Amino acid sequence: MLGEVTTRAQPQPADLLERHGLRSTRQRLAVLEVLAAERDDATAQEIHAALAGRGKRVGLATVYRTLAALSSCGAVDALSHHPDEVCYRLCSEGHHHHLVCERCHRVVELADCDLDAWLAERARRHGFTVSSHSVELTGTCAECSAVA
Amino acid sequence: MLGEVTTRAQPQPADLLERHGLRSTRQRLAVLEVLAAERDDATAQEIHAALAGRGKRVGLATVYRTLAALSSCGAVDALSHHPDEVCYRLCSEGHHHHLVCERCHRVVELADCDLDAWLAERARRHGFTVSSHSVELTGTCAECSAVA
DNA sequence: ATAATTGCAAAGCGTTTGCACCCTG
DNA sequence: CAGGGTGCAAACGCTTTGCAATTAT
Repeated sequence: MLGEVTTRAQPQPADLLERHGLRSTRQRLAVLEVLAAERDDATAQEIHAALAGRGKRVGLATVYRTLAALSSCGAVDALSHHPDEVCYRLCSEGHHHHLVCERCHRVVELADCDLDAWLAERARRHGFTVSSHSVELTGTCAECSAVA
Repeated sequence: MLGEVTTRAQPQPADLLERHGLRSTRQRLAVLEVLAAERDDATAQEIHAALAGRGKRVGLATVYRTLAALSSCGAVDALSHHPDEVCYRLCSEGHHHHLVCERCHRVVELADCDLDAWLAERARRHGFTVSSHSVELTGTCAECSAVA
């Protein structure tokens, strides 16, 4: 858990839930707790395992339902770095992209995306009106490059 | 999605297979034929259905195996516009990105990506060495915008 | 109180695999 | 004619759902 000092100023779990009209339950708080402690991203299964590891007994179905609820209201980001796995992550507020290390799977946020103009222009040439975009960078992080 | 009979200037199926060291079989040629006729992208299941529609009897497993083989050798692109579905598409050669219409699912290729320098620079600030990137634009195409 | 939330286990889904048979090179 | 390719059906792994019990507000 060392490296980037990207302190993610996250709101208190309880607030996060209430703000989105979700009841504050032991299970949901536990899931948010795990997400907050996770440096990178995690799948529902991984979160479920992490909960078990912390002695928190939460049904797998509940983890799925919680993540679905949280991501549908934008409280957490659902990433799809891998072809057939959805990963979840508690991200910073604004629009941003991710840098993913292909070796250790570390995820780093790239703040401030200034690509909008560029993208809009290219899309316009094809008659498209862009509503959203995603950029994903895959590579090797400093640590992994060092180990080489 | 399937059904369009718009042919794109693609290399001959047989050549494409041979060039990648894959045996030319009735099934593989049929899959490539469907991909070539497809304006947008298609899932393995859709391709299987399209084959059935054309009277070509090809096992679903074979479709999956064929698409896996073709995409692993770069003959076709595997796109993941949707969270839990992999779509395949016969794309042009070079590095490029896609514009996807969120209404009709039309896919348009954006040729010539000149983002490398920009991306590499941003990644470098985080100690990353970028090996690849993907950009995906979602929006509304001209036709769908018109229908409003 | 009472509607939302949870747990469990069963059901779903798309995808993969084992294996005998078939066909290309 | 040898080894890759195919079909079928069973196996899989992840995710979702039905339903009764539980819990937040």
